[in-house]
Amino acid sequence: MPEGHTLHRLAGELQELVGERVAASSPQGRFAADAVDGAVVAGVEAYGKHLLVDLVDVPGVHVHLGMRGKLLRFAPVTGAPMPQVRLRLATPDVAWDLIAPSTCELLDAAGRARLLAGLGPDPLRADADPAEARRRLQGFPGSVGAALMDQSVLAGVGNVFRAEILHALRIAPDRPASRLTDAEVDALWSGLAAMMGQGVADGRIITVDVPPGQDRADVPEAVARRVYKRDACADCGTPVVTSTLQGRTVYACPRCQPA
DNA sequence: ACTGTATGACAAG
DNA sequence: TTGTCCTACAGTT
Repeated sequence: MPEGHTLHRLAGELQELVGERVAASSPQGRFAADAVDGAVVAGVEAYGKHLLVDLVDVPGVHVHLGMRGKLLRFAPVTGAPMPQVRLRLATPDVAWDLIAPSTCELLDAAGRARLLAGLGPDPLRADADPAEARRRLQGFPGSVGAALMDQSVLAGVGNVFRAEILHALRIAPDRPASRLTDAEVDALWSGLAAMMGQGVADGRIITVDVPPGQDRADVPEAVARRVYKRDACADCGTPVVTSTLQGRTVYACPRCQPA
């Protein structure tokens, strides 16, 4: 489920490679792993949906999972990677296999700067500027639903978080972003920071209330969200309305989020 | 064993 | 707006 929370969680897990010399290989052959094979990992960071593995003395690796990408961890290392693995980064103790990413490329300092320049503030990053987020949201020339999906407005929000945060704040997706009140914009930022942060902690997106004592890991996927991919709104039971915006399905409750 | 669909983003037309 | 990447899984046959 690669929205921003997935990448930030992975970045946290990949800290185990920092300071380690890693063997790099590309069984699938579509990444020039020789260029980074044997390098020492200097740091791993997530910016929005992008993952940056910085290496000592050589360009870093830029990964974007796209819609289908996955990073799988094997510890101990049980054997050779599957043939479709784009990139394996491995130490003697652990292997990380990248499957089906939309991007896996070398990225030097200039490329990194160019990438980050195209991203809006990331609610999951401590160094993000909420005031900049407000400016970019209210300056967006379209609906708030479109704004939230634009990574140059906010980085890391995807289709699930869009649906759930707008529902949580009772904002209809087709409201013009320029007409959001200051209070709504601030609530979007802080609400996303909280919701996405919970996503990092859970390793998936759960927006329904979970009774104390119940393990969040036990919440079935089909009822983990309030409107996303639901037939009926989890809050009021009203049938969820779907529409299509720029090729993506938008979910909203017409009662909780009136136009 | 198939078919349809998906959390993303880009290029082409 | 559509096609593409070309995996994984849920649902259907």
